[in-house]
Amino acid sequence: MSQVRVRFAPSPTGFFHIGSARTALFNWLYARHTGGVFVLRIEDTDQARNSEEFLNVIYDSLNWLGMTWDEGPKVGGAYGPYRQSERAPIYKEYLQKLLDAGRAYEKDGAIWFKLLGERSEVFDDHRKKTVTKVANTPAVIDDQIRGRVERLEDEDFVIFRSDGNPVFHFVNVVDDIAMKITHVIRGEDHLSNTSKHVELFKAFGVQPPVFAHIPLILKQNGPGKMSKRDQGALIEEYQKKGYLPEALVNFLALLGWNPGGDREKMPIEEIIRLFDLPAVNQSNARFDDKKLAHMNMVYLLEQPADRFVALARAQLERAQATAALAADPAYLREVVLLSQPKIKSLEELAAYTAYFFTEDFVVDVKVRDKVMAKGDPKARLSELAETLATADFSSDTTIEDAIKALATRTALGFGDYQSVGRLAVSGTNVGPSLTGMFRVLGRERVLARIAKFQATL
RNA sequence: GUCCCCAUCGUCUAGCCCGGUUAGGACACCACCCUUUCACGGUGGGCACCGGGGUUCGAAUCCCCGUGGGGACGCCA
Repeated sequence: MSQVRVRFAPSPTGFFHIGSARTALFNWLYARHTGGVFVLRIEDTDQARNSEEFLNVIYDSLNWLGMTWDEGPKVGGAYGPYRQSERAPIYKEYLQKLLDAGRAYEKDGAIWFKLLGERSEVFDDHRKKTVTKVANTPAVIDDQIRGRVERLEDEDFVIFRSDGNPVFHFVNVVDDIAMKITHVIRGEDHLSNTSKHVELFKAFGVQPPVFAHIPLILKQNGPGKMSKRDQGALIEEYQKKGYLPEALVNFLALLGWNPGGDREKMPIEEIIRLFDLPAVNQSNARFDDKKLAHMNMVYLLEQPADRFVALARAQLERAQATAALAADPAYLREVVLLSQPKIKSLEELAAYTAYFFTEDFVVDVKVRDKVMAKGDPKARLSELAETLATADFSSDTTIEDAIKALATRTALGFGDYQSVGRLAVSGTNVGPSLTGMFRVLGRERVLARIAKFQATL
């Protein structure tokens, strides 16, 4: 059997939608799974402004997600050009074939595709106009996910607008023929269009490719499919929030597909190995940002130190955490690694670590009131300061041992020192391990902060 | 309105093709445990086969009809 050739054909709108990302992903996975070719084709028949910039959104998003294309813009290939705006001669040539075969005609300045069969005028109630129906036979769509689908195409349709530009249905089919596409994997919203495409393939005397119409992603609240305006619909949102692309890819792969059994978190090689078209679900999937966030956290937790630090730094730059970025890199690294096991997303990192980089941190009054209302925190703080003044700060455990020894002496618990100590040093009641925090901040800063806090009591 | 697709916990889903399960997992939720705060983690819990008819000894699984959800009906892609 000949090599699988699939294509992802976005139009440069300036946004990269999560649904597009998943369509791209399924195509890419199928290509990688079968050892086939993944083609990127730009459907820019509309003369969009800032075209270059919009194209970069597509390239950047695909690259970020790790989906490299084998043929397409930038990398070339034997069936180029890969931008439809540069393929006009090819469309003219194919149009001529239709004209020669008597399968296209001009009307109202546009060129229409001509269906075969008996014609009759019918008034369409819904569209409030008279249309010409053609007694055609139903088109058969061979779909890897839906099975055999029949749909009757019974009206001629425009293939070239009166402004001379070809329309989507036409260019789509022509390019799939010209680029020798074997499998068309796209959203289910195209299933109804497919009868038009099948008619065109037939008119060109070409066997249609195998179709695979994947389920749509529905918005998490309210009716309908996800659209650009919905929360979480754009890939750039995840980039801005510091999501890991591999987590997003893993999540997206599971939206409408799964390998059977209980497997969820999988390395991409595993997903490629297991992915197949017939295993794709037929029903639409509702987007769930909580599950995505969880997947992202799981990936974040297992990142090696160097990568985590790099990701953290990039996120701090996006968050414009200037104090953190101005700090000594070695110090920043320690702070960030201290936080890694604790945070659920990179997005919260800047706020989570802010007090490490300024003496001017905010003291949470609610926490303060709560902590100061219990026992004798002032005394505990004095004892803690005294102990820390001479404690061995070389490691978390030596600090821990010192505080534990103090607690033993006063017949109290570690917790009695922790809550007030944390409050004095960080202004809050949440954060990384107390001893780790002390160690990274260093004795001088810790003692100074405690003294400063004591002065406010 | 016409046509097309779909239907298991709140959500993503396994199981369905090849009828017999205490209908499994994950996220979310609740409780408890762990614990040095907060998280992570662990244990447990509540939560589903859309409805009605068939077929069958037996239906989540096969068939039909409803209902519900989604999509397409452009000189957009």
